[in-house]
Parts: sequence; structure tokens; C-alpha cells
Amino acid sequence: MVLQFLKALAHESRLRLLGLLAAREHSVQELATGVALKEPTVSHHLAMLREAGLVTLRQDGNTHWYGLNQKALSRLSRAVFARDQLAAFAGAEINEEDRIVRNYLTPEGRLKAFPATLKKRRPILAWLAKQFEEGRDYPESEVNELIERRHHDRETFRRELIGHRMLARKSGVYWRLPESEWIR
Amino acid sequence: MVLQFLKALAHESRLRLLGLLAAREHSVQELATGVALKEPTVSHHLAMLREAGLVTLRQDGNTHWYGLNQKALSRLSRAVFARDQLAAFAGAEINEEDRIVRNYLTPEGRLKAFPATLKKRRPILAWLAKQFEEGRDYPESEVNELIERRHHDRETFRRELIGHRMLARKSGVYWRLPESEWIR
DNA sequence: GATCTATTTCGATACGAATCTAATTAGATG
DNA sequence: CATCTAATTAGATTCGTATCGAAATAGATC
Repeated sequence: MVLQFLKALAHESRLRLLGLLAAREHSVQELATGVALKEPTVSHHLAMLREAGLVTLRQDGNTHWYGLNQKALSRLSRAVFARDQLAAFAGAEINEEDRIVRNYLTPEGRLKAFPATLKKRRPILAWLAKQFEEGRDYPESEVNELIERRHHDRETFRRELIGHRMLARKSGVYWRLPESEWIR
Repeated sequence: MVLQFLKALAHESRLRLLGLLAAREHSVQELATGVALKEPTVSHHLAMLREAGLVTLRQDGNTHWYGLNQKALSRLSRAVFARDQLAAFAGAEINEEDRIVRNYLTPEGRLKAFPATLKKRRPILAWLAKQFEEGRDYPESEVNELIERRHHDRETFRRELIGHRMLARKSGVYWRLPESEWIR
């Protein structure tokens, strides 16, 4: 559906046809002259545009008047370009956690801040915890290093990771705990 | 430019990739798994999306993190789906007259009303006058018929066409005057 | 009903792009 | 520096579709 719409738009000839139609109605002959293609070719393109609901057809005698369907155009553009809509194409819906993490990341992939609200804190920490491999020991120096790649305040984040039972520490070494033990 | 953008969007695999990226950043491997394609194929698609400015790339070690460029997405969507922008693709810009006529037409190609304002009246009448062939006589019955295809009030329009020197009448027959004689 | 006109449908060809495997590059690790 | 990993680039194949000429359709005209 949306794919059909985009495919219909994504061709130079059809864009130019729509360009002509944006000004006013045209017959097939006029369009063929306008874009320097033969009638059958134009007819073929118009059929695609019509399938996609991008143009309207009005028949008068045996002349077919094609026009731009502005409504469909704006309706569909909104559908395509909303982030959540886009996510639907992957079958994957965006969950709240992902959205929170995304909003906390700079373009360089660093955390903008330590989240003040509790609701946001957990997904951020979970994301950070996943930077560690499970079933492996980390000396404190390496823990700090990994955290600092995401935020300068290694102390706060390290403490919180442990507080949420995402990391554990014993005699100077750290390891990642299984997700089932993390505090919700 | 805009064409490149649309072509980048108009493919199922790439839409699904964008869908995944809409949720959060992904590496190439993750994406390949997510859409069930091989890495090189995904890499190829990502290159296109990057060319079109739809995704961002952040390199960390030898892992490449791709993300959605939401800004570009909305900026471009606005560019594509404005009617006047679309017209630019045809090389033809929309002039004021065309716009006026378009707003006066129903989906069936009939005139919604007789334009009250003088500014609008002329382009509407000019459009109507062009329904007549030049160099040919029309009996009044046929003039009425042609006008009625566009609006029920044949009297008003017929009178105005003559008033604007677009049609002329002599002893019961009408003919279209050359455009150079039309009153501006 | 025969003819003329505008459009569409059909069938063939050609061009572009999607996908894969294999080879190469760039960065990290020991 | 040798090796390992993630990604990209190159090359080959396949698939989709843009385009055209020819034939068929639908409406108008005589």
C-alpha cells in the first residue's frame, strides 16, 4: 500500500507527469508531448499512478482528463513520514524503552545526562548494561572505560548499575548479571 | 535529489531497514538478521539510504551503527508533497491563472460558481473559451451546450465571454476570437 | 453501420537495480 | 606483526519494469 505509493512516485517520468498535473488537468496526448514519451508509455505510468491513488481520471468523450489527487498525496505523506509508522514496516513496533534511550543519545551515541526520573532510569541503565558481555569478568578499570565511552560520570553510573543488580562486584572484579535478576 | 530520496524509500527491503532503525540504532549484522538478507546486500542498501541522507552512521571500533535521520525525513517529505514543489519537477511552474481555475473545478470538471471577483473572472473565462475551436462557427444551441457542460448558467457565461471579446456573435452565429483580442 | 480519434492493452526488447558469493579493507586483539 | 571480526567493494546473475510498435477497444462523427 504505502510501498505502492512510493514506487509510483520514485521514477523520473512519473514525477514529471505529476509535475504537469500539479498545474492543471491534462489529456494523455498532452502529457505525452509534455514529457516526450509515446502515449502507450504514458498510459502505463498513469495506470500505476492511478493504482496508487495519486491521480484522478475524468472521461469526456474519448478524451481522458487526468488530474492530481492532492488529498491522497498529503494523507499518504503523513503516513510515511511519521516515525512510528515507519517502524511498523519492520513489523517491529517501537516500545517505550527504545524511545527513551533514543532521546538520551547524542548523535555520537553518548548519553546526554543521567536521567533524573525513575521511569527513564531503568531503560537507560539496561541499555548500558548490555554493553557488557555476560559470563566474563571485568576489572574496575575496564568497567570505567566502557562507561566513559557513554558518559563522563563513571561513578554514578557504576553505582546505579550495581544498585539495579545489572552488574555485580566481588573483591574488585565485576560481571554482568542475567537479565532475569535485574530490578524492575 | 528528491528523486534519489524517493528511490531510496521505494523498496521493501529498505523500508524494512528504516523500520528497524526507527526504533533504535543497529549494526549491519543486526540489520541483516532483522530483514533476513546477507550483509553485503544490507550494506548496499544502507549506502543508498546514506546517499539520500536518510540514515546516519556512527562508527565505533569496526562496528558501524546506523540510525534514522528523522530531520531529513520530515524536511524532504515537506519538499515532495507541496503541490508547487511537485510542479517544479515538470520544469513548469504553476501560474496564478492555473491555480485559480483549479480551485473552481469540481472533481467532475465542472465550474463550482461564477467567480465574483474580477481577478478570478478572466482566467476562468479564458479556460472556458478554450473549449471552443478557433476558425469555426457555432450556432447558439451548440454554444449553450458547451457551456452547460461546465456550468448550468449558460446565459451569464455566454454574455461574459462576449463581453471579454473571447467569443464574437453576428446574426445568430458565434466564433472564438484570437487570444490577442481578449480583453485583459 | 463505416470511419475516425484518443486511449489502452499486448508482446518484445532493453536497461537498471537487487541479491548473492568471493575478495578486500579497516579496526581490534593477542 | 599475525590473526580475528565487521563491514564494504567487486563481479556475476537474476528479476523487475520502462519503453516502444502493433493491435485492440471505446467513443464520436458522418
